[in-house]
Amino acid sequence: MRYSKFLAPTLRDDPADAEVISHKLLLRAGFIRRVTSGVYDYLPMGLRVLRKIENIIREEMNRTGAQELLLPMVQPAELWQQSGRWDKYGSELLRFKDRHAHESCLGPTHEEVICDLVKRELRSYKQLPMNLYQIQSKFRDEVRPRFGLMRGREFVMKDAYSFHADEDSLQEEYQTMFKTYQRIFTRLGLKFRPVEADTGSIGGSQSHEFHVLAESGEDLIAYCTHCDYAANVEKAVAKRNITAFVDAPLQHIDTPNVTAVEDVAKFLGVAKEQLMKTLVYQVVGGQYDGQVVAACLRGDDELQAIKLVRALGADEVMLAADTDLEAVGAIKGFVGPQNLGCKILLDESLDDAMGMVVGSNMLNQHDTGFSVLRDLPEAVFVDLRAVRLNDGCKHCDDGHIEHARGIEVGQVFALGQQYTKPLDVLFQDANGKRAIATMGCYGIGVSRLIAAVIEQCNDELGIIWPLALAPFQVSIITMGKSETSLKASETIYQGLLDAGVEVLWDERKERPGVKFKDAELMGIPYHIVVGDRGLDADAIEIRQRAGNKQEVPMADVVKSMLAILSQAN
RNA sequence: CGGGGCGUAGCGCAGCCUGGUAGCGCAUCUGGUUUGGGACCAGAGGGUCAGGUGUUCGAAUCACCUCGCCCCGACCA
Repeated sequence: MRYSKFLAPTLRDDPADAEVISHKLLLRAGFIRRVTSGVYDYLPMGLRVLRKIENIIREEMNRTGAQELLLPMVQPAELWQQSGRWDKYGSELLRFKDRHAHESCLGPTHEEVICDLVKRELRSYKQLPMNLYQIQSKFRDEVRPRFGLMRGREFVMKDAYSFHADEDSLQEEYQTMFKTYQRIFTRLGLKFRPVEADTGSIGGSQSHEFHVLAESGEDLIAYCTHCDYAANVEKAVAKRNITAFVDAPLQHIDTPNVTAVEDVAKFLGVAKEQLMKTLVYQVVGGQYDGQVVAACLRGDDELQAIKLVRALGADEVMLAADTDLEAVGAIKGFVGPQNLGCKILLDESLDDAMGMVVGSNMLNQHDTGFSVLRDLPEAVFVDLRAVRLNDGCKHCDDGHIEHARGIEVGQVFALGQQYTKPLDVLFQDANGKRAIATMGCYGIGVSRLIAAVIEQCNDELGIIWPLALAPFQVSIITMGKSETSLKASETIYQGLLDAGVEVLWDERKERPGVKFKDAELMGIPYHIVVGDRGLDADAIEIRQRAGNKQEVPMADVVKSMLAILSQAN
């Protein structure tokens, strides 16, 4: 490609509305342009990178035997009603009516559509297992799109769906996909980490997310310093160090206007962990919809709200209003687990707690000497607490918990029969009986990967593409405008093109500095500098974007470049 | 959804407080000089000042409304 005709409009200044480095560089280097909130044009440069990523994913998916297909973006409401997600998915699902007033939506994901297809074509267990995937645009009407390609509303995703005759087969494919994802992200040159994940609105029984480690990541990951354990904080578990408290008789204590955990601890002269705080929530969705529930934690722990939501099978929980508190016999600031007129869940760390301080549900009073086993025999224990830095690892004895920021670029789910059941994906098993298929799904955020790679691969000059992803492998920078250097450049350009190299020839009538800056900004891995000076000395310079340079005779440029490229691959 | 900020040429910004015919840098076009790290000189093109309503002799500027964009938060008695 000759640069003078190529649509790659670079910007000298950072656009004012870009915050993270990948967003700034994608705009400045002329890879993308914003059309509207969370929606972007991919310019030729951006598309080239997108295609490279797609192809790596495609190669790795194909080698596992998965089959590529393409599903529609416009989907009928009926399918979503059948799975129950028409109501559940909320406003991220962009809904509209066609000219016949038929309700439709833009696909944010494709479980419904793929199940609809498979149920019509699947007859026998002999067809299973089967893994179908596509690489396609999705639309999710995000509350807050941000950071360019990192969280867009329209984005490119690889989504795969596997169907199985039984759970064992699903587990096998889950493992295959897990390993395939590791291969893909490794090939993309990323520092990443697979982590245990919440199954979220997709549902299912088991899930891992793949995170690219980066400061700008929107997710927080907890990981063990010693073993392989890593999990999204939404799901992470850990051992907490608990001082054993001495049992004591239950006793009312006046605590006038002392409400906050910190203040109560200080007032009574005890550690915060000796307090048991009771948080009251209003439940939305699920079997406790509209009810009030209480969650108890140690005073120094924080609730991980997602865990409470999962424990209740709810859609979300909201802090209860004062009137809700009164309705269950609680008083703001003095809430405790005793005589509460609602369901109570206790964090696991409280399973044998004694000698605790709790609210008494009476104004200006707390109780000391509370024993969970003695005073709350009906207690139900679940994991509710957010893990903290330096908590002990639950999976090994030597490690402790650290935090890292991550960009979620992939997720694998063992869905089970969550969708196949309501959508009637049936087949005839080996015994001739009708059975419900078991399902897994596996996503990769293809366009988000562009941003994730840049977050990890950049310097003060711009992007540094790994060779496998670069929009062009080589940029020929022609200095000056003498006939000799133009001719020499063209010879090299043709030579490389003939050898199948992706090469951008910067033959613009610009000064050298401009060309260097642009090539560096765009992150092209190798630059061949052709100028009169080098030609006179018969020493053409080959530079690496973020590395060494060498000089080779004009006659050897193409040969040397090819050697460098094949060695780098 | 709540809070904060911002909409003036393709990009980055000034002008607004104190109303009086819209400016700077970069980019673009023409001519010339220059050519191994974002050149220089001369000239030119490009704006319903986000949109609407109002106040006023007169509005980018003041008031109200709408739209768009960015950031932060959406949970701890």
